[in-house]
Amino acid sequence: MVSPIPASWLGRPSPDVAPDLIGCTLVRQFPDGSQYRGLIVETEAYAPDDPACHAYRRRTARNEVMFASPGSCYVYLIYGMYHCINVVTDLDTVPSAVLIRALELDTLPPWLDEKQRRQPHRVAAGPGKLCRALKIDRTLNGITFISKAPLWLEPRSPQFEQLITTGQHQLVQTTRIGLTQGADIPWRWYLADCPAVSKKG
DNA sequence: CTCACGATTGGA
DNA sequence: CCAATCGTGAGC
Repeated sequence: MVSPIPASWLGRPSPDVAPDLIGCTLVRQFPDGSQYRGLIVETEAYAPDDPACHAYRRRTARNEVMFASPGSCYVYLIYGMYHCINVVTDLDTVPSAVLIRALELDTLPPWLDEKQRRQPHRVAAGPGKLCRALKIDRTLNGITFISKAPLWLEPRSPQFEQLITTGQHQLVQTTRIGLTQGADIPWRWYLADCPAVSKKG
């Protein structure tokens, strides 16, 4: 029986939490009890004083959740058609979050079409795609990852931890994707040689 | 109140 | 390379 990751573990600066979340599992549970689990293989950190952070200028209705306690869920709409999901980190009132950019799903949800099934590793390869695959939208904005349903996080398995320790799994740190500001800050991490990572580099 | 644009994606 | 599509927020 695995316990969800606690708020205390998430209550650190996002650039510290983001690499640690690689190898952890995001679990999505629906009202009928069905669950889908995804290994987190790519993350990005956003923090105060970071020009790319939604809360960089001021506190607004949209970024409100970024100021909430660690373990809160921040979901926003991007380009009018995709959602992105973040884990709020750091101390209460410090606007800080980790964007989950890619997952390796253990089971493909039945609502995926045939085209998506042809490339199972790519189904959740990207922040918009993973939200679509797990039916994550703004109705989940502001919920917590700390209790269970509908969404929670589980720590790395001992096996994954071992693979990191022995270097059989490599964490790569690079610059973030798709930004016009703060593009030079190296706050993106991904699992090397993982087919579910959104992009190389 | 208006309007340019975005932490994206898939198709030409 | 480019369009889709709409909530957000900076600026008038």
